[in-house]
Amino acid sequence: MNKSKLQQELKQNHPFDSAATEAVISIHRTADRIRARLNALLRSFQLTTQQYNVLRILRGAGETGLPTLEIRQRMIESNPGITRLLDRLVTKGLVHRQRCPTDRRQVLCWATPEALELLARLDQPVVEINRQMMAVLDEDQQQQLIQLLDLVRSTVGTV
Amino acid sequence: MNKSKLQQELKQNHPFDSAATEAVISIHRTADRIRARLNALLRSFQLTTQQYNVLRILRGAGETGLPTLEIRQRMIESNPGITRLLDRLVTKGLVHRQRCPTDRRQVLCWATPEALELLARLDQPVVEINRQMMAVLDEDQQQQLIQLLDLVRSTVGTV
DNA sequence: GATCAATAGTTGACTAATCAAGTATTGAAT
DNA sequence: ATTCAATACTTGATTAGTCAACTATTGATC
Repeated sequence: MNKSKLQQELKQNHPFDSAATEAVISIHRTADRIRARLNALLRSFQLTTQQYNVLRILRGAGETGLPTLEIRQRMIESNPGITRLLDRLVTKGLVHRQRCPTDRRQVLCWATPEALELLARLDQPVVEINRQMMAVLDEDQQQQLIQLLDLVRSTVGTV
Repeated sequence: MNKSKLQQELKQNHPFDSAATEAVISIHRTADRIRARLNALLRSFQLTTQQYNVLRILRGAGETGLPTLEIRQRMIESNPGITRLLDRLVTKGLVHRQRCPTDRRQVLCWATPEALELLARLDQPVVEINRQMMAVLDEDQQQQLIQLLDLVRSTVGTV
């Protein structure tokens, strides 16, 4: 009886009940390993993956800035604690906040020049890590993976 | 210019620098959505995904139990706070702990009968959720996804 | 049998995430 | 003009995660 690779990794003796379950666990496990790798890099810059994600979103938004909850929506991983995450980035001098003049409910956020500098130093290493981690897959396989995951996400929300 | 689905989800205006980067972000985003779905179910049982994962591992280990750090190794997502995670499960009456008689450094852990009952009630719903979330993919595509992720994990550790 | 590195886990201090309940502002409908 | 629901956060209380330093035990070497 051949054990799947994932089964071996988790030292499980029972096979998965279905390919669906194995796929789900596989996605989690892979995401965790990838996150750990990025974390190792960001750690030397005193950033968490969430903080890094926010800064990249703000860089993308440019001069106009973004309201708090819009940032939350654009984040890769959902984050109910966005206000305090931004608090910490403000404390670090990486984010600037100001109440929106036209809609005073909103608080607009921008990446500071310091943040942009930090991001610039991270760009190449991050691209390189991603490239290395995906280097086992050829271009076709990478596209396949992206498409399969697109499909999965298209239904998860509706289930 | 066609934006990728992921780009649309994240409301990004710039294309990804490479398929590798899109694949990496895609994995994170998908894992997050799937975790949210499982969370919604576990929440009504007052369990976190990590706690649920530990209980399943202990159920799999059966009568012989498992030492603390062995549990950590088998977890889907790495967890440095395993001791306190177990503390909470002990408080809830779901885990029983005892120092190992043959190697007094180790602490063996077991799922309690209450935990086994709880897990039994969760089995069907969890299988069903996984099935539903992966139902957009046919059996071949599910196997493809599993294999692609296997490949990715096989290198991530070595990068 | 004494020393010493390795293993297994715990603890303390700190940071971060979660949830529910709250405030301020806006826009729409009387 | 006034009420009322909706939006956009913010706050407090609680729980969980992280990191480094520590204790206890074991196994190996001299």
